[in-house]
Amino acid sequence: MKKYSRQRELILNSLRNRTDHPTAEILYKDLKNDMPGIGIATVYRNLAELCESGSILKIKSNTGADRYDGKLQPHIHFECNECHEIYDIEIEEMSTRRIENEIRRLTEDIGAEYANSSIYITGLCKKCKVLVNINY
Amino acid sequence: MKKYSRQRELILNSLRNRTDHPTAEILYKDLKNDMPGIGIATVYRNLAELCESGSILKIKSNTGADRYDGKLQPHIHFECNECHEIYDIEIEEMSTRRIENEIRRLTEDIGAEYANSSIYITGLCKKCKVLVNINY
DNA sequence: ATAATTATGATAACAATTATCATTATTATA
DNA sequence: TATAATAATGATAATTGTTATCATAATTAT
Repeated sequence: MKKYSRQRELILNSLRNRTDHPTAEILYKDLKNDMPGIGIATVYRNLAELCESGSILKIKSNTGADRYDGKLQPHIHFECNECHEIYDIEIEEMSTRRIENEIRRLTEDIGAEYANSSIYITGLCKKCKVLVNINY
Repeated sequence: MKKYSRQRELILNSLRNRTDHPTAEILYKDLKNDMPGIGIATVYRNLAELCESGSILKIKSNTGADRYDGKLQPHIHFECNECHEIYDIEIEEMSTRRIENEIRRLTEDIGAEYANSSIYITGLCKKCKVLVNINY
């Protein structure tokens, strides 16, 4: 049976209160401010659990460690190929529904049961676009 | 200057001739049949290069090692949460264009330059759906 | 044919994550 | 409320996937 833990609650709240997409390591270092004794294994363990229960999202970045996202409203992730920052792209209710429906339909077409989907975009972010133009 | 290599050619052709999404390790073991002396580092190196040049795709699975895909026609990946197999979902020319346009538009909305995008779906595949129903 | 350069293969090094296990915190029960 | 049962923690070892190093081999240029 699953038991409450102060650590898990802290991890979830912390992730909900930030708008970036920290790695386990980054989150861990920040959490130490509130709970100095917390261990990195506990962070990984709870992040995995929170993902399973659907309370948070895991983002598989193209570079380095996995990132985590406490925002559940449907949105799209954009990773900059230059600075590797991940940005949120908001989508309007209408687009969301339209895309989701399309994706659900396609999933059912292969006889599978839909659980989740994500759209991942890569390219050059606004900032890096400018920098690249200066350097060349 | 980039030089030809038998190994790179083999890796690319091999990936083009299969319809699954092997990890570097799986591919490496299979390649040993054709070229027993090939090294795992060579496989990783060339997979990275082929990705950069846009000749193949890298798939960041939710579990385990990255997977590679030699198919360049636009399609969607579906990962089963049970057996973790990755299936291709074909999309019609029309849907492709519609979704791509939407995604490009959203990317430009945040001032970024679009390079690539992928749609990743998770759920229960046809086979595992049946098995789960038997067991419970 | 020889020189210059890039790619290879073996393996060491590394980064991210998971497993282990004794201790602690939480929940159930007497 | 005390005690038992069980799940979670934190330290750290172990593992996994991948990249770096470097001497040697293959490819291309002269």
